[in-house]
Amino acid sequence: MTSPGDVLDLISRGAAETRADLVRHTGMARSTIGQRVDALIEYGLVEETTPGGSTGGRPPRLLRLNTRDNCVIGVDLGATHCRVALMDIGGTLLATREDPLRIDMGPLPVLRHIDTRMHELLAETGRPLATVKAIGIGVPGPVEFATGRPANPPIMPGWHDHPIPEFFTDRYDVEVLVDNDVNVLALGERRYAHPDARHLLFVKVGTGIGCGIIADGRLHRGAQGSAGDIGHIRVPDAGDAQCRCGNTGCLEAVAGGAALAERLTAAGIPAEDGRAVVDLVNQGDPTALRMVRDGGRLIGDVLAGLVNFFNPEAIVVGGVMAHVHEPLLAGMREVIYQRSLPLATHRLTVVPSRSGELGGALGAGRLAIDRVLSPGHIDRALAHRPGATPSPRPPTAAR
Amino acid sequence: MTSPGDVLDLISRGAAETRADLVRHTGMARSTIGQRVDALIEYGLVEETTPGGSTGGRPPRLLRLNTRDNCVIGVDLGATHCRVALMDIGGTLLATREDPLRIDMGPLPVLRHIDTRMHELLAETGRPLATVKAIGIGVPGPVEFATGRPANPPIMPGWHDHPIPEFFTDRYDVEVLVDNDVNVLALGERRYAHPDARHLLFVKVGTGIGCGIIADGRLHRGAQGSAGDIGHIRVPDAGDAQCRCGNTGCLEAVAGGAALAERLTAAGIPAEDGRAVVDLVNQGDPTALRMVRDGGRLIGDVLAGLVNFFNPEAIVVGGVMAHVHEPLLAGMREVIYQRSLPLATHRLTVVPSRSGELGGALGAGRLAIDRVLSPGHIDRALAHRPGATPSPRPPTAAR
DNA sequence: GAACTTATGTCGAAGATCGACGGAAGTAAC
DNA sequence: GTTACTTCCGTCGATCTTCGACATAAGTTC
Repeated sequence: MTSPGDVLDLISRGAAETRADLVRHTGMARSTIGQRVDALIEYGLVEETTPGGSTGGRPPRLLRLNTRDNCVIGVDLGATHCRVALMDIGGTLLATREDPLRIDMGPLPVLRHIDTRMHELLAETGRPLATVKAIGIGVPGPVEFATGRPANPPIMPGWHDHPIPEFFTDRYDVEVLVDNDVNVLALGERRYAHPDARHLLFVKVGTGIGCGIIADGRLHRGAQGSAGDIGHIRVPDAGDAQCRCGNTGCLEAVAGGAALAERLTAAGIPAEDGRAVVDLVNQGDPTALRMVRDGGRLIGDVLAGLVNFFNPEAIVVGGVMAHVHEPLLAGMREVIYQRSLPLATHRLTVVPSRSGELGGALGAGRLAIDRVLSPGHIDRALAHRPGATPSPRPPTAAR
Repeated sequence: MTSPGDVLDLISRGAAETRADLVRHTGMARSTIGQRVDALIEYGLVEETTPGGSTGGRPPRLLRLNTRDNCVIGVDLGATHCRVALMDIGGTLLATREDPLRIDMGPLPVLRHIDTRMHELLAETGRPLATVKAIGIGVPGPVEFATGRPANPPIMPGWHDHPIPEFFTDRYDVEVLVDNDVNVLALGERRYAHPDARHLLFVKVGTGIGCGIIADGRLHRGAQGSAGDIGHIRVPDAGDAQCRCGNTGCLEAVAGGAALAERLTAAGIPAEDGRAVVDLVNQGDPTALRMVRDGGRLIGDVLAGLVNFFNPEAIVVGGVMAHVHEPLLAGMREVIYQRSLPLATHRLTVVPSRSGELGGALGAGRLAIDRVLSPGHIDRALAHRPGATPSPRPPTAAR
């Protein structure tokens, strides 16, 4: 009923620190728990620390994830930057490095860059390569998650159908997970800031606008993996603004960072991109401020509909434009709470992302950690480990 | 690794008809499969039929669900009608009955009516009461699914927080599941018409407009159980039509059956409600036809956004207005395929519901069947059945 | 330091699962 | 019609898993 993986899950979530805790949570026999814990320790994912404080009896032997011998790499690939983070499987950031890097150089130079950085970070922190159990990568475009291949990504020329995982699995004994950057952000935000949220939307407002969807605690990728593409939803008050997608009135065309910069420039205040708009707001420019707030209202209009449809308990806003989250979220909240149904907004929270610049890399690392710690993964690893069942069936094979 | 419930699942889905099939599908030992099947037969959910045709060797003993001794009740409650259906656990409709019934009479008269009809249907088909294993009920309002209590339903006065399941569980040994009518329709449609669809939207266009969401094969109910309420999403071209919810520009206020009837009446063609509009279209009235098509476009506008967001593989349209699905779906498709992203519409199908008038009751019955056949349910039932573990622990209890 | 509390390891018994064996029940060929 | 072959299924002992009871460890409280 309860597998070794579930035991690990309780330990990793901090729900159980001792064998006795595990017994209480799982209802399994002490002996069974002891055996499972031994297996996990032998396998190297769990370790014992110093005895804990007594509560009137023998002090328990505290258990925790073996963060010394198990780490992951999280990679955040953007159009023009690459951040690589080394994390242990407890989710602690050990070292990170960001470089400008044009993703349109194509797969091989970019992947080699990641490989180099990974080795540097390992060397810095004195961790052997073999401690890297998985690599998570967030990319700015649609990906077929199961195979880790980008699917006609508009801003990643040369990457279509490139088998990203193979680059690493051919060289090292690791698992590699590739996903859309917004999905990765949603995953990270949920883990680090909203661990109890079962239904969450992560809205990234950068040059474009995208959305990561967590439904019932798991990422919703949709039938073709294109779910969350809210940037091209038509907005009621958008007028006929032309969008790069060919349609008019898209959310992205009126409320994305690039659109705001254009409009600001047209209004006589030169702004190159979303970041420039952010800077202007921070400098107190009233026109930029109003524009960001209006953009928030437009995004809020779309989100109000999605709140009715999806009924999330939290909306988290990230991306470059969230650096000025006061006006942005004010505009969004204003429309959402007015337009959505009371039942749906009753316990809804609309908050800025807490993960900052590191969000993408941390989320990608979390994707990798989740894989390493997933019950199914552990059960398989433990079942196939040498010595488990010393192959008592040569007779079958012989005949 | 594979539980008795999984064995039942394979049988109920038609994926395995013989013990040998089960061995091939599960990879388990013949002896284990035999033991599990015996347990399921003894428990009464599975039975053996006549030997099947030989394929060159001993003919297999065919297995199937024991539909004779296991049935469920599906109930479709509307504002002014009540349909009760008796189905076996294979999903076959055995008998059904519809009556006009005002749901605003309050819980007790309505539930007593259902109880009476249930007994009549059982008598008609000669099935004992004890063969009813579960009851599924779809109601026209929001429900807290876990407890089966309506949550401030607007058109069900007196039902708020009423514990519907208790009415039946106090009298009989059954499980009772209560859900929103649109959710129930979505569930039924998926099972009967789109068994392979993992992500599906069921759009009900009646007096109002609602949507049942199937995400990754399971119903998405959202944080407060209000997911799918798309009737009050703002539509770009809706103008300032006043909606009963207090806002303006809601989809329901411009494209629902009631709204179409009003507008048709205002145009000089009297129509009392959505059904009257349908009748007019069927009589060839060009104004009504145009209005339905325009309504389809408006709904399509909202759905185009949801397709981008959710990326379903199928949209199924039901409800009264779907009786004239040619113009309705034409309008919807026109906008969806124009506005949504190519990747998301590539394999998207937009089709009318196939379940007709019986859809609600069949879906509610399916909800009940799914519970009866759910792996977890079976595993528990088999573990607790008398004789499984003949209580080998009097010593513990004695001390 | 005796009594009590809490935590953990050990061990035999019961249960679950497996592979091997053999019998059952057809078809195909002579 | 009898022999060979194929497929299906039940039985049985061996093995692995899980459990509960017992024993032990290591603290606190008085």
